[in-house]
Amino acid sequence: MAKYPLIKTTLKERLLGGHYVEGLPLPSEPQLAREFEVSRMTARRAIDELEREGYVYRVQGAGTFPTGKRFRQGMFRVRPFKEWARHPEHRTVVLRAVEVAASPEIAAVLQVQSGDKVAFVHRLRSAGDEPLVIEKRYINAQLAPTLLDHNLAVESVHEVLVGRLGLALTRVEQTLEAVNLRQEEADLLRVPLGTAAFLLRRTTFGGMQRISYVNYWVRGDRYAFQDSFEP
Amino acid sequence: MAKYPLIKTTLKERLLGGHYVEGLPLPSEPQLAREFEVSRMTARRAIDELEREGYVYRVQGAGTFPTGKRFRQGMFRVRPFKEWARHPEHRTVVLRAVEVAASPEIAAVLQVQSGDKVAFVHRLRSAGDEPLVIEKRYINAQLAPTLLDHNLAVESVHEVLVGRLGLALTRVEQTLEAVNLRQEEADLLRVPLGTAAFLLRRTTFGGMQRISYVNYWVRGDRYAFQDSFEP
DNA sequence: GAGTGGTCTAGACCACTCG
DNA sequence: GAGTGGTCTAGACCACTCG
Repeated sequence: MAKYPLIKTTLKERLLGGHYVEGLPLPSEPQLAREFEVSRMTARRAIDELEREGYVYRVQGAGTFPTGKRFRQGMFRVRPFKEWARHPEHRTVVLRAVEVAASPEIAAVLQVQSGDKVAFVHRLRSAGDEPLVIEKRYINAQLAPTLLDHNLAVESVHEVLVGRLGLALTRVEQTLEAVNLRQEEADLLRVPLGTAAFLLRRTTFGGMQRISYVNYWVRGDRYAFQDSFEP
Repeated sequence: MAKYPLIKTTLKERLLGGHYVEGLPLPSEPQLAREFEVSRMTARRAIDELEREGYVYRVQGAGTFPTGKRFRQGMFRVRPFKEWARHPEHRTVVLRAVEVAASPEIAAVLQVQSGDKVAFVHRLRSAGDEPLVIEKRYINAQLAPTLLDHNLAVESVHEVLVGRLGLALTRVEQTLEAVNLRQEEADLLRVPLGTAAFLLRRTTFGGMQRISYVNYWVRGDRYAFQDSFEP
């Protein structure tokens, strides 16, 4: 078992618990190395990840500081598509739902062997006559062997995984990008080639296992994410 | 001058130039270390960043592989601009900072009278030589009369409003859109017309008063918003 | 079994911050 | 000048892949 994840978890707990004061530095890297009885490089590795996740920032010569709360966590809550599906005017069309062999990229994301069975679901969501969202999803088939027996035009994948297959989803990681639509996506969404869209990539975890990886292309001209918070 | 950025740049050029074949591994870490005459840890550091930026993925025991184009992504984290400003490679250029009369649209957003004085700040943020973010900000000049006396290439507007002018910021409302850049913005960011970008619109409140309204255009090819949560 | 990436050590020198 | 983070070295052992 590696040492740096424990250091990272411990520091994260302290940061979230307010053990470190905003504006004041954390213990220095040599101090943390001594406390956790590791080399400085190993302590640094843990801090590297905390910095990348936005919990701390570093200033050479000055120290490592807690990041202000308002910026710490996801700025944008994305609404679950479960709500989407309930709206009477919203429709989902399943373009494809098959088992495929994992490409090396998908294997890396889901942490399975290249060539392992993966369930692939390709769907298009519309409001009224207007197509709005393309979904391409890959699910570890070993963890969800009967997923494709369900009617995915009506049921949400999340509902099937949790409600029917009894999987526990423990964590979600996602990134949001702004991209120009390529021909294939533009055609499906019936907009011009190159139209700006959101690309939301989401990985869903069950414990240490990666259950599902999904890409959503969301029309930029029809969708905006809203947020409000107290600083 | 550090060594790993050169290794990273060189490998990135090779990857984008197609020197490495999809499906086949790159040279191993010890090989790359020998080629660049560095230790293995330094070669790893360069590869770490390429992996994080989505150019390669690694499989323990097998090797490091070029990522298929579909999954390549720019992974710049969004940071508070205070931290941004402290980074030695990050620069802010003030393109314009003047008092103007509020247009009807700005007057509506800030809830002042059309024609009232509004401070307008137009800035460009860059990392190294690369322009990344355009900012156009409007501040209620009655609430922040001396804002423009400060050096806004160095100080953050937030710091001036709160730290110098003693304003209390009580709420933030924001929306995030995906847009195609128009000529003016594309020129500033040095990308082609129509490139996809995030448009972040933010209104900052002090009690019932609206203090500041800002639009950020953020290059979609270099930025991603990250989030992780427990469902 | 040879080779690969994953982790870790115990040092070292540097640029930078801060009182 | 003391302390900090940034970078780098030359090793080491491990788990894993693959022919």
